[in-house]
Amino acid sequence: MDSEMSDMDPMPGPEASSMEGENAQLYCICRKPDINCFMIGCDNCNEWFHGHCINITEKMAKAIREWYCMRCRDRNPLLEIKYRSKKSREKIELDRSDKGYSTPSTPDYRLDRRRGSKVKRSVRMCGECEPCLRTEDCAQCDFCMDMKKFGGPNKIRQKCRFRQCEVRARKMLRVKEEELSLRERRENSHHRRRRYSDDYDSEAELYRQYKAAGLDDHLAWASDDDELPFSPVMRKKAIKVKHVKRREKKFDKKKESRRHKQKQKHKDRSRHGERGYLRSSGGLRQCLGPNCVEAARVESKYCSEDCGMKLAANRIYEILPQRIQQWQQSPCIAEEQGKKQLERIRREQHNARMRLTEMERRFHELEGIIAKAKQQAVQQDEEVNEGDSEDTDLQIFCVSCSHAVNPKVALRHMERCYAKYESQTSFGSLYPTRIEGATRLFCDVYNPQSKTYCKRLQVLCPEHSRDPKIPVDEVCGCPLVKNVFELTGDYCRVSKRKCNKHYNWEKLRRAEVDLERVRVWYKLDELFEQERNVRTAMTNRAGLLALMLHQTIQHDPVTTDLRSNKDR
DNA sequence: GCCAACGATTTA
DNA sequence: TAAATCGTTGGC
Repeated sequence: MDSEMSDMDPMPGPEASSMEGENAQLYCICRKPDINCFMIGCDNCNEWFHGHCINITEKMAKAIREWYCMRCRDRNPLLEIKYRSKKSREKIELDRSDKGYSTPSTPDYRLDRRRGSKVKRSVRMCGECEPCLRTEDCAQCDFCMDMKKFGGPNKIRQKCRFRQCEVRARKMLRVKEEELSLRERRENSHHRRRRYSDDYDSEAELYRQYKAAGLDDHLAWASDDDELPFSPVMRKKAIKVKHVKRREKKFDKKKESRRHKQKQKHKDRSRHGERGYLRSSGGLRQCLGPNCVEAARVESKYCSEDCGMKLAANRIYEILPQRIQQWQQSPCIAEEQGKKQLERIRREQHNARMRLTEMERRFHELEGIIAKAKQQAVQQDEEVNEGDSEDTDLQIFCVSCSHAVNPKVALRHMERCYAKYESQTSFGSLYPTRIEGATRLFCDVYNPQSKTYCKRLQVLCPEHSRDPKIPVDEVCGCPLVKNVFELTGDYCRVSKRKCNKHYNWEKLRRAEVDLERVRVWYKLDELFEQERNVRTAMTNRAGLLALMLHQTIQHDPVTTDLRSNKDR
C-alpha cells in the first residue's frame, strides 16, 4: 500500500489541468482528469481513484461497503474498509492474493447508493458540492418544470439545475456561474452574505429571476434596457467573458444577428420592463392598474377590481376613438344591406297598416249593413213557397257527427254540431291579447282552471259566446248578390228562424273580416320583429364590443378592396 | 457550441 | 414498473 501512497503525495485537493481547460479536475494518485474508466471514491476524503491505478477491479468493488484511501487510513487508523459479507470478503481476498495484492478496496461509484451512503456519487456527481448534497428539486427551473412530477412533458429529462454537480455536471446543465456570482454581488449589496444554497426559497427566487431575465423565453418579461442581473444581454456578455481572451476576434455576424433577434423578441414581450423587474424580483407582482403601486392579488394582475376597471377604461379611451374613425371611413356592405332591408320592412309595414285600415272600414261597414238589414220587413209567402219547391228526398251527411240530414237544414245542423264539439275544447294562451285600436277580435275569456285566455275569434267562439235567441219577427236580412259578387241592394226578407240559405250570415261575414284583421296584425308583428333584428345587427356592428374586438386589416394595399366593387 | 429531444440505463 | 437522469444526436 505504500506504493499507492508514494504516488499520492502531491494529491489531495482539486487541481486544474491545463490540458482540458482551466476547470478540469484532476483525480487519483496519477493526478489525471480522466473519468472515463472505473473509479472508486474514498468515503472519508471523497477523492476519486482510478481502479487500474490502485489495482481494484469493478468486480472486487461490488463486495465493498465502505472504502477509505491509504492516506486517510494512515492519518486515522480507526478507518477500516468494510465489506458486504464474509464470503465476498474471502472471495476478494482470494482474488487479490491471486493477483499479488495485499489490501482489498474499491466501491464502485455506482454501488455508492446501494450501500446506503448518504452522499451520491457518479461520473456526474462529486458527492461533495452543495448541489450534490441537495436532495430536493427547486421546482422552478426548466428541468424541474419538465419533470412529470411537476406536470411537465418529460422531454428534457435532466436533473434540477440546482442539483447539477458544480464539478462534474456538464456546464450547460448547471445554473450559470455568472448568475451565481452576480447573485452574490446582489446579496452583498443588501449586506446579506449567505451561501448560495442556504435556504430553499432564495434559490427559487434566484431561479425566478433567472427565468424572468430571459433564459426561459416563455416567461421573459424584463426589458433589455433594464440592468437586471440576469438580463439576456448580461447573460450573453457573461458567457462571452469566459472565452473573450481566446475568441474576441472571432465574434462573427451570425451571433450578432442572433443576439439582435433575441433582443427584439424581448422588446416585444416586455413593454412593461419595470413591472417585469418587480415581478421577477420577488413572489409579488405589481398591480397593473394605472399609477397603482400596490401588489397584485393572488391569481390576479390587479390589487383590486377598481384597478382592473380603470385599466380597461383606459384601454377603451385609447383604442375606441381610432376604431370609430376607421369604421366611419370605410364603407360597409352589411350596413348598406341592412338599410335596404329596413326600407323594405317599412314599405311592408305601411302596406299592412293600409290593409288594416281598410279592414277596420269594412268591419264598420258590415256592422252598418247588418243594422240596416234588421230594419227590413219579413215576406211570409215567398219564403214558404221557395222551401216547398225543393226536393226533400235528398240527404247529405254532417261533417261532424256523420248523421244524414236534409239539405235544407244541413247548414243549420252542421253549424250547431260543430259548435257543440268545438265548445268541448279550449284554445288558449297564458297572456291576454293586447292590440291597440282593435275592437272585438279575440274572445280572451279567462279560464281559471287552465289559467289561460281564449284565443278564438270572438265571433267564432262557441265555448264562451252562445248565439242569441232569435225573435220570431226577425228578418234574415242577408244582402242579395247577382253574379256572385255584385250587390243588388236588396236583402233577404225571409224570417230569420226559417231562412236556411243564409243561416248565421252575420257571423260568417264578421269572422271573415276579423280573420283578415288578425292576419294583418300578425304580418305587422312579424315586420316589427324583422325591423328589431336588423336594427340590433346594425347597432352591434358598430357597437363598443365589436369595435374593440374586431378590426379589418388590409394587408395588401395593392389589391383592390372588395367593398369598392363596381356592383355596389 | 448551444440546446431540445429522446433513447438508454439506473434506481426506487 | 415507473421515475430519474445520463449520453448522444441533429438542428440551428
